[in-house]
Amino acid sequence: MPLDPLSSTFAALADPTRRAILARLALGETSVMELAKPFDMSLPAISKHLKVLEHAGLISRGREAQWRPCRIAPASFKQVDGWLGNFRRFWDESFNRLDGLLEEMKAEEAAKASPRSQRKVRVTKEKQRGRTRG
Amino acid sequence: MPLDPLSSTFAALADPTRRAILARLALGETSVMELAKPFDMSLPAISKHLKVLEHAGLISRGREAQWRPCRIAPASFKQVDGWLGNFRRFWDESFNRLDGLLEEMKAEEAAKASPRSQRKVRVTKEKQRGRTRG
DNA sequence: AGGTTATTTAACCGATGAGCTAAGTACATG
DNA sequence: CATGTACTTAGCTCATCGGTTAAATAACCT
Repeated sequence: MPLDPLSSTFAALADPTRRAILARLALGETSVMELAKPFDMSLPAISKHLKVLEHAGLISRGREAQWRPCRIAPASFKQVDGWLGNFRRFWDESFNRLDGLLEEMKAEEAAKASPRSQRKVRVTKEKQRGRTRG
Repeated sequence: MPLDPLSSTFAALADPTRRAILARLALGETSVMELAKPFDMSLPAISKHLKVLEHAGLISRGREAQWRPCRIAPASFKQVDGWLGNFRRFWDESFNRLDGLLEEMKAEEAAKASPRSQRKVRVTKEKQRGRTRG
């Protein structure tokens, strides 16, 4: 039973070896041998990790003679970022300011549209903002 | 043997039930019973999931009489976002533009400082995100 | 063809993870 | 104190995961 894409992506990211591999690939495409070097681990183990990363959509692999160069694949990263976005307001102060601004603008717009505006209290969370980030 | 924080956080996020719980908590603090309702699963199973989420730093729990209200805890989300930031340039176009701009500026700065300067690393470490929501 | 290099597959092992049921704990109230 | 409500812990099962070694595949190079 295959997991949903987001689950397999998160599962792939849950291993420090695999994250280290991704960090290396962020510097540029490279071979399996090269990727394996920093690790005190057999080659098949690395091969398995790469399979997991590929299946999670975090890397893609080409073919050049006997090498299988690996590189970062953006899609799954983007998907993770998108999911994380649902929670950004919980920690990102500048996001909160933007969110507040958008809400204000929306409220004004609504007020203009219908003078007898009944405000729906869909205000998400606490209103404490006034902090400034450094 | 405890995993590093990022690993346990990603591992916690790799389960769809747990992500659904987090999505529910994004709407506001609530009890275990309330959280369990949508799932066709025993209460102990939910309890375990919550333990995993708490240990991963994704939620925190209070005590009110016999209830243990759960709420989102920002820190681990932020850490995941931070890690993801190392790869943002691979998919975020506006980030790329900003990145390019910063590099240009840096290059100019360097050129001014020492005419024969060698440039080496990219500037991915900055907390810049050219995100536009909508 | 035969050998070297790069990488994967197969078969196995111990540990962890997600689910269950049954029993235990903590608090509230009749 | 007894009962009910809200949860957690204990103990089990079964599947998956991360690692191993040994063997297989694939492409290049005499």
